[in-house]
Amino acid sequence: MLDSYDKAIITILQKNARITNQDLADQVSLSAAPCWRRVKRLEETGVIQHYVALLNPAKIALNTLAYIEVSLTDHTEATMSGFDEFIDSTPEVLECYSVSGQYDYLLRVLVKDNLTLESFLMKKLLRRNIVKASNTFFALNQKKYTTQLVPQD
Amino acid sequence: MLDSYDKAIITILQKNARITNQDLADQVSLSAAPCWRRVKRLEETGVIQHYVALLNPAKIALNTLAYIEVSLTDHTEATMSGFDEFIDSTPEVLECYSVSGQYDYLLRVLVKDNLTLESFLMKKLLRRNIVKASNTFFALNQKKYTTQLVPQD
DNA sequence: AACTAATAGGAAATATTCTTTCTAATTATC
DNA sequence: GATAATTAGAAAGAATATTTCCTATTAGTT
Repeated sequence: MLDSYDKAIITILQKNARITNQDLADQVSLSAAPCWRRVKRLEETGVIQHYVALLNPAKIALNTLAYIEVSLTDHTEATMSGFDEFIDSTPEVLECYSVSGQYDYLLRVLVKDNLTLESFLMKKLLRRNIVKASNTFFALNQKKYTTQLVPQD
Repeated sequence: MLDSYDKAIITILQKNARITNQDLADQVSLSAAPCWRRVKRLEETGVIQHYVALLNPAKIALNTLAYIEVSLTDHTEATMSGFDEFIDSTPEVLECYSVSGQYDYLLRVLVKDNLTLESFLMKKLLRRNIVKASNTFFALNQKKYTTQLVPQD
């Protein structure tokens, strides 16, 4: 499905989404036109979902990253959709997964500071009586963070 | 530090890093030149770290996402740097945090399938006798994933 | 293997966008 | 309220994206 040109292209675009088409073409040893067509095709087929700017959280006063495991009080429609609505509408929750194991969900939460995390937990999450149990771990240090995916096959 | 123009600019660039400068300028109600200068300043001051293409993992045969909690056998220099080297050199590990709580680290790992995760664990991680204990939870469903940060203050 | 069809690459022209420069306006400071 | 510093805007020039047309390569069929 993806040949070696495509793989080279997505490897580079995952590092620099704003590279010029000519530079990209040079790096993958194609001329500009076919390189451009391949990028368009990768976009159209959904391999490339979108292009984003990644910010430095500390520079916008977001210094506390935490993972929060959560179990719901029950699994009725009302509880589930209330939780969904909470997740969707809360910008502090960057990621949410339903997970195997003891808890129902794992949340990745980024807030200003530890105090803000406490009030996030108490006011926004636990006060809804949607959550039966939760467990928070703070990310003390980010050792690695990348969005770079390496294609398989 | 960031005024409302800057906030508007980063909000938009976090959604679409490849918007044209003129379109961006229109959306934030500036003319092209000052908008462009603000973007450059946001890049130079490190608020914008870089621009990346985000891929659809399923489209490149990456279907199993797991979080793995890990504790090291000890905290000697050799063990720590061996672990660092493993994290850095392993593309399946997208994120790694040192965390509070029962374990030392939390890893976000993306691989082809469950079988591949098992062999990742057994061959790459546990065989190094660097890890004392680990606990894996599979992400059964991704309910939310965003890189969009909302500036505080 | 030769023919054909389909797919993909390349050169070059055109359209669009970026980037700089210069000037005017706004904001902050004393 | 005057002055300095900062920021916005218009417009020209430079760079880049995108299309078009043509050629080459690949894949499938007989």
